[in-house]
Amino acid sequence: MTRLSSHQRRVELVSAATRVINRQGVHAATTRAIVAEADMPLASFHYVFHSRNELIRELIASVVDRERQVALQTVQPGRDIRTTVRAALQAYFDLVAADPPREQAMFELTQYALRTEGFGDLPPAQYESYRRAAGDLLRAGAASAGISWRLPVDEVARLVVTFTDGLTLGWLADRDDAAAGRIMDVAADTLAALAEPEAGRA
Amino acid sequence: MTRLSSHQRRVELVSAATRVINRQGVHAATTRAIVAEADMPLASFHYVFHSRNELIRELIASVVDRERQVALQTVQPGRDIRTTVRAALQAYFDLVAADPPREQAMFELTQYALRTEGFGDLPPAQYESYRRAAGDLLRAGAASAGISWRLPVDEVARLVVTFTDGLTLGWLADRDDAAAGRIMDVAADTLAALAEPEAGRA
DNA sequence: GTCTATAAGGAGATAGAC
DNA sequence: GTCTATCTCCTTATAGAC
Repeated sequence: MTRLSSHQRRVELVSAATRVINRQGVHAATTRAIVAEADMPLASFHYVFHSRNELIRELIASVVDRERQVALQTVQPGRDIRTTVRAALQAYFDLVAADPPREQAMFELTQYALRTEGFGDLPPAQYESYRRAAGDLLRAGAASAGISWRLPVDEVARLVVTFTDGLTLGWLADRDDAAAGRIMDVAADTLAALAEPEAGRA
Repeated sequence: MTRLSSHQRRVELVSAATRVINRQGVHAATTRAIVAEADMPLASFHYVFHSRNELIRELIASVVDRERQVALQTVQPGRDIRTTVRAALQAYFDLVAADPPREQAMFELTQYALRTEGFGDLPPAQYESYRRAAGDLLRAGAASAGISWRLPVDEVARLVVTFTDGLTLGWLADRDDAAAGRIMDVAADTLAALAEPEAGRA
């Protein structure tokens, strides 16, 4: 590796670590595995990161950001809210099914943070970020379907994340696509029942 | 340690490992930490277990069994189904809140199994067990409230597990009791909406 | 700035004395 | 049957040559 800026090395190591974690889990992401993935000597790691945990911390932030961006464009305009919600859930689920270890890694990172001294601020931020993404979708869906939510959007967003988390965990455990579909049906019904025709309160 | 049967040693080691995992997580349950907790010499471990993973495998089975038994007696007879369901969810939640690391460990064990060669059979069995416990509660609740479920009980049970998993993960991340309560309210409404007054199909 | 070589410690597993 | 002592490997982190 010739002449990379410190910042660029950090980015590449985080990216390499993310690939390792997605494939093999958090515990497999040793400094050695990370530098091998990045094709760097081991010492480069500690040249730009103070410790392994410093990288993991940066990684969680970057990965959560990407997770939010991914959850975009699933709202198709002009349909009724039940159909819109069901389609968005399916779009999310398809992402999970396309790369199950990656989604599992998101859970592992949360739990790693919960167990790690000094990482206590990360899980709340991670879930706040998920809810924000869900909230954006709910607002877009409401606008496109011409409804408003009978509960505060933040509260509906929390319900969405509850559904998707439970759905994902259950599916990761047994890979039952049909059962996941039925859960999404009920989830869509439940969420649609929280909508009302026009303007009530946003 | 003087004169314990092989079987008894296995039981004690599994029990010690469970305590370590509940307190500090799966990755902290090294053979050394486990034998220290059990107050045994290290060699005793490999005398009764072929490997660390053999113990973890036995541990997951035993822990899931206990989780099912714990979920009992939360059904109070004679109330309407919405109240019954809400109370059962609260009882579950209170267990989680009473010992958060223990509940986190259940997720960690699932994910450890998902990442471990030869452990692929455990997560489906674990979730099947959860659904069976939920199904038992749903049947008892239906009988006591004089309703029947409009969907197959197995399907409603999967929905319950989806709710409790999502609820638990979200709460572990941000410890927001009030928000968890609101999720349980919606979950109870959703489940109650799946009930019908008398005999339809069980 | 970069990397080789190594320190220092923790892991699972086992040999062999009692 | 039980346990001390040890083997071998892998970990994070660093010292110091280039």
